[in-house]
Amino acid sequence: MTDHPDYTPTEVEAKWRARWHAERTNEADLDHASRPFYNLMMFPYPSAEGLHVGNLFAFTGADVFGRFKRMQGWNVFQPMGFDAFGIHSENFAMKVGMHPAELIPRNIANFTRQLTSMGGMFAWEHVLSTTDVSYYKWTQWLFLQLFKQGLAYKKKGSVNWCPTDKTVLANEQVIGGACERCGSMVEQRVLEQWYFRITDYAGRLLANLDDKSLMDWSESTVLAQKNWLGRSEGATIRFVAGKESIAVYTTRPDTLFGATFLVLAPEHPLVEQLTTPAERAAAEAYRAQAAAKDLVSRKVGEKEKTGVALGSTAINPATGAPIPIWIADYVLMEYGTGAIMAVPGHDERDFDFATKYRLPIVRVVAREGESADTPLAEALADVDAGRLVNSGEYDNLPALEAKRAVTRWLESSGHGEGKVQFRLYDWCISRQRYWGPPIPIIYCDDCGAVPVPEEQLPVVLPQIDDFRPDDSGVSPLARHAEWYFVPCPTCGKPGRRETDVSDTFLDSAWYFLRYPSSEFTDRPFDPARTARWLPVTSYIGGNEHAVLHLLYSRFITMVLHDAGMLSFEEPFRTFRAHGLIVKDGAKMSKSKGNVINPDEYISKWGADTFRTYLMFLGPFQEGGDFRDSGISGPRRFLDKVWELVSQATHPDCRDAEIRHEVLVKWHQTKKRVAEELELLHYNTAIAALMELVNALREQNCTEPTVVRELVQLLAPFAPHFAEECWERLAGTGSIFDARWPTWDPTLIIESSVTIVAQVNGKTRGTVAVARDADEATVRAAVEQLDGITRHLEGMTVRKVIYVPGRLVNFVVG
RNA sequence: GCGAACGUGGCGGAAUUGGUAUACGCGCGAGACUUAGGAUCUCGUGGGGAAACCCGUCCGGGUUCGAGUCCCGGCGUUCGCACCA
Repeated sequence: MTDHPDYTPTEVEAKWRARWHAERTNEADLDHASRPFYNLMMFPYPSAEGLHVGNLFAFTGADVFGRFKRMQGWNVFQPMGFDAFGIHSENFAMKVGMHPAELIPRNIANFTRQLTSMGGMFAWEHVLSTTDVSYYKWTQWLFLQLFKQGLAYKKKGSVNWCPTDKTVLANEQVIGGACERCGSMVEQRVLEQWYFRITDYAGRLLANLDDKSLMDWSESTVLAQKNWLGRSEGATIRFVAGKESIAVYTTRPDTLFGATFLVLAPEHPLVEQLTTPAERAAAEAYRAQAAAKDLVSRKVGEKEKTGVALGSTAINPATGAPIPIWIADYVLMEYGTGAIMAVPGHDERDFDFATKYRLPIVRVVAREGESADTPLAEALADVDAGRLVNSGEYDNLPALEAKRAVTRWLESSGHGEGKVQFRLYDWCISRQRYWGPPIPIIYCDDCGAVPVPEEQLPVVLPQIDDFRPDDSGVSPLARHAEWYFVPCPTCGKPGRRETDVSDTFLDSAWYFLRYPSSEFTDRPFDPARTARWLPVTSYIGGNEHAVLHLLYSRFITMVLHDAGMLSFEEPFRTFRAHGLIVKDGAKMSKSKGNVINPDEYISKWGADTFRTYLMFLGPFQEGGDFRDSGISGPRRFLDKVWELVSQATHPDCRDAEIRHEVLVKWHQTKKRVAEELELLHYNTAIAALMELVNALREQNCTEPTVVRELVQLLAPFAPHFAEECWERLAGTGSIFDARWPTWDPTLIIESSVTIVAQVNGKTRGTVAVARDADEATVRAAVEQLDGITRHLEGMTVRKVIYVPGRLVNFVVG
């Protein structure tokens, strides 16, 4: 670290943090702002480890943007909060033998300290935690709104169950079929769970993604959402099997003539009726085996397919032929109808299955040069591949056309109909856990599932010392008799509370609505506040939430819009995904021991240096590589600026005239930094500032006007530092209330330009000419160059390419 | 397997519409000031060559006066999704 500039970050940063707090610099006037700008970043889960660099990188990037927008004259509202419910907290609490209700406030206090020390422009008076009763009361209210609209319903669903820990596991906690914590094999359990009908909104959720007037999002995020929604077009086809009718969904109705067997998911409701007595035992055994598998390995494609025949047959409506019915766990109950028509000739999975169990494989599509009889060595699955064969009247039609033709026939003959299918499934919000908002439902023997009346909210999560889940599969809340047994709100007879809590994703699906209205206790979000501040102007966050969090937030917003409570249906006007930080080329992880503790860096280098380094180490939207050795660069840079500021406050600092080169660089930098900040190109914005500083030092320029504006451009990155410099340079008020410097477009143009001289495209020299020199002048200057004359000697110039202001290229032969 | 992004010095990374490749920073080398320096300042820093020049943006082709950038074919890395019919 440097000795001679007396810049001591600790003092400067403490001073300005105190000043901001005292003068309420970071608060926005939520009721009167004329140019509201809602700058949102993804609120963190307050872990016991504290903020990691990844958080800090993301928050700094978003903070830089918010500060920049404020300096441009926007009224920026930049809130922060904590996503503190969930399995993660609960597991950690169990591990350290504490109660989450005790642990979380500690963690939040630590996070708050860290977020303050990084110098974020947070509107702390609107801080929220999803675990506060004043917050989750409204999460429960939200559930009731969905319930009222018929968008919340109960059905049986499978969960991963660890028999040792006696708890439900998320899919990510199951590693290779075993519990990530104790290693015992995970089982599947079927429980009644609450679901939200997000699938009703699939079409809108998809369509809006392409509507630029509603949402301007990172391309990668839009794509991830589209893939998740997974729209496909095909047909539902009904196969008759004795008294039963089996519906299947297919994207390839054109291959109907090639359907040589049907496959149902093992848990399909018709399995029982379709099993012949001879096959009963085998079918039962197979179902039991499939049911015992954990959800993860059931779904992760195992190469070897298995299944059993049920003994009965169905009629292929196109050929009239009877085809056997099988069950196999490669068919999933959750997708489509839970049953497929198997076309082994044109589907890879069906091909594998048919090969293994010696089922007939029929070719119904032929490519150029193939005939109806050409044997298939593998499935030919490409729709665009060719024309139909072995398909009666559809022979010779291109497959794509046949798809429409067969669908029309299905509809006219009553065997099926065209169908748009989404991959998206309904959102299961039940968690058989303790640490979450209780789902506000009361069960009554007479009235069924009764919603808790809104005026009785909140359903407070009771303090239970032993919050560990037990073997019963019901939440520990059921053991708290006083809480559990309540009268039915409808009839008054004894009832029981729902003991599941809701998914953490529900907490975070509406937090952005709460922030501006966080002080209202009688409403989740105030209409006037909401009208002024929403939808969110800018949202910056990680792509790990590209799908679930962002999709759920959009869904909830749409539901509230449809209920007439919000005027908009898309919550985030712009969304930008930031990149990931790695350390010395490798992902950071506890096991590798390369996790960075930001506190150490902040106390050693100062928050401003650390922020500047984080923003400089790579493109914000791509992330970058954290290296200890790199931090000294930004620190030296701040020291140099500090020195310039010291010089610019001396009585004789004024330059009689600012040199032209400096003038141009100065105005170019103002323009460039503003443009780069707008695009979140922070690393290049900082590089531009470094260039300006280098130029000022080379030219011995200490002109206060220039230095003051330099400090302004730097302010979003190094806020405490900039405030201090601003004060020393006699700026009034906070630097963040001073307007962003403007540039003079006539001054960003240099008076002379460098022309590249080429022969056959190879650079042979350069020459500086006046910017407005005409072609003849430029050519004459270029022809004087040694490198050019040497290469033109004895050659015939066939052509001269002249690009004004750039180059002259002689094409010779 | 499918989808997407990317591949540039010793390292992190820059390069408007195709127009001086390597900005900015780290590191490294030499020098200055110093009792000292892991501080600071100055100069240098892609490879080869005395020079003229030649070679250089993962590899191989192509388009063009000119390609890091565009097209085709490989190889590699990373990130999503993953038996979705």
